[in-house]
This record gives sequence, structure tokens and C-alpha cells, in this order.
Amino acid sequence: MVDNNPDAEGRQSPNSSQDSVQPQMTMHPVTYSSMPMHMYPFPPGSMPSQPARTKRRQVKNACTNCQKACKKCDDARPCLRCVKYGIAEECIDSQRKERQKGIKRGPYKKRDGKASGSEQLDNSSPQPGAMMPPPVAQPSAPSPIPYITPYPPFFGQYAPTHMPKAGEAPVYVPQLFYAPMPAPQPMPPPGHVGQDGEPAPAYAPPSFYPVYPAPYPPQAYAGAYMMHAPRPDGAMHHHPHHYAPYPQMYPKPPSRNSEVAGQVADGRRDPRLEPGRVIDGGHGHHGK
DNA sequence: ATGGTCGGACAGTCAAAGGA
DNA sequence: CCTTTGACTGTCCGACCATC
Repeated sequence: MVDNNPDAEGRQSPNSSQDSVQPQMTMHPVTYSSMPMHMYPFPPGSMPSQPARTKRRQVKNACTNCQKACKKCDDARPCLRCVKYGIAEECIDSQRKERQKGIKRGPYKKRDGKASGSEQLDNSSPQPGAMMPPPVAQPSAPSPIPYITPYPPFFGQYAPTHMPKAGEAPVYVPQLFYAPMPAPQPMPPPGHVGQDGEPAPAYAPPSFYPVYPAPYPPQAYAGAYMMHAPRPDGAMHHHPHHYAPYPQMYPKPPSRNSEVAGQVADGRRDPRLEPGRVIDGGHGHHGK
């Protein structure tokens, strides 16, 4: 809530104001997979003189792998991290546990005549809990990336992946299809950075995997690397929204199995992230 | 160099409480 | 019914360590 904790993000940048750093980090295209949270209205290199304070943004639901590793995830499935580590097939939403009800709330403070709470930046934001589609990229806001999703960024573009029970919202999961590799890309665009603002991975830049959502006919990519990440247990997705998958291109994962794309599905497993080890094994902290 | 582990700060959610 | 509040829960930063 408090957005003015000087220590909140100062950790990340000892000297300069983190505001001048954070936006750049979050400029990474991957962040646009969760657009409203990561959208910055300023093209790279033209940050406002008085940078708006940025908060750390979180995805609504990290995948199980990122969750276990306590690493940054994104809204797309597979997420960048899983793709990078070659475990895209295991990139599934974690399940949030149900919130307890009936817990007693303490006595509330009287407010002193000021509109509290909403430190405005998102004064247009609806009531919390209101299920609203995320704002589509504003036409006036210059997109820092050349990609413009041809799809409405919300439900309807995907068929429900499981039939909802009464009173349950249908679940839409983007069907991702990795297209065969197109013409080699010469180099990553200038300013291309890796996850978390790190420099782009050192491995060969030409290998990119464009990702297309379901509406692209699968047969058009027959034999292509294809991914789909359904919940194995059929449990309810908590994702209130799914944006168009990565607008950016994925660098090919470092060759744990440097085969052609079509075989990646078999070779992407990282033994260090075996479910038996990752799932449940990890952490223990949070004990929540 | 790269990835895993983990403590803990932070962010977001949402239901109870209070007010109009 | 709407708004406010704050407990609750998940995310992930960043330091450290292990492995290749």
C-alpha cells in the first residue's frame, strides 16, 4: 500500500534514485505480457525528468517453477524463465489457496477528511475485486515495442479449456504455438535486455521463437514446436486475464539440447528442475 | 558463469466493518 | 450499496552458495 517507503526499492539501487533505474528494467518486452502492470508511457530513452515512482510489479499468478524458485515470472505460459530453462512444458500456473473467511477485522480508524488509500496513478482503477478486463494499450500511449496485438487482450480469444461448473467462471488459456524459425534475426534490437533488465543472454541471437496464440491455425505450423500448458489437475485457474502471449521473441534456450525446435519438447527438461525436486522440495520458508 | 536456495520486503486481494 | 481498512497470501529481490 504504502508507496512511499524510501527503503522499499532503494535496495536495488544504492545511489541513484531507483526510479531512474526501475523503468528501464521493466522496459524489457517481457513485461508487456502483463501489460497494465508494466506499461510505461515513455519510449526508451525519453524518461520524464520527474520520473513517476514505480513500484515493483507482480504477476497475478506465478508458474509453479518460478514460484518454487522465488523468481520473477510473467503472465504468459510458458513464462520466459521456463522457456529459458527449457522447462516450458512444466510451466503451469500455481494454485492459490482459498482465502479464509470470517476472520475478525480490527476496529477501523477514522479517516480525517482525506481521500486515503488511493495514491493515484491508477485513479481509474476499479474497485478491487471488480473483474474488469485489463486496459488495452492506449492509442495515445506510444508503445515502446513495435508489436501490436491483433487480439482483444481478454477472454474470448480462447476457447474455455475446461467447462465451468455452475457459478464458476470459464477458464481461458492461451494456446501457444511456437512457429518454426523464420529468417535469422541479425541481432537483438538495441537496448535489448534480458530478464530483470540483465544484459541479454550471450547465446546466439539469431535463434528466436515467435510465439503465436491459438487463433493461428495449428496446422499452419504442422510439425512445429508447439506448446500448450493446461492444468493437469483441471483445477481452476485463477488468472483473471490472459494477455496475448509474448509479443517479443524468445531467444533459444541455451543448448541443453541444441536440437531443432521441433524436438525441444523432449530435450528441454532440466534435471535440476525435476518436479520431484522442485515441487514441494524447495523452500519450506513462507510456510504459509 | 549459471542456477538454486532462502529470508524477508513488498504488492495485491478481498471480506469485514463502517458510512451514506 | 459503496467505501474503507487491514489481515492475509503470493511474488520476487537480492544475497549467498553450489555446481558446471
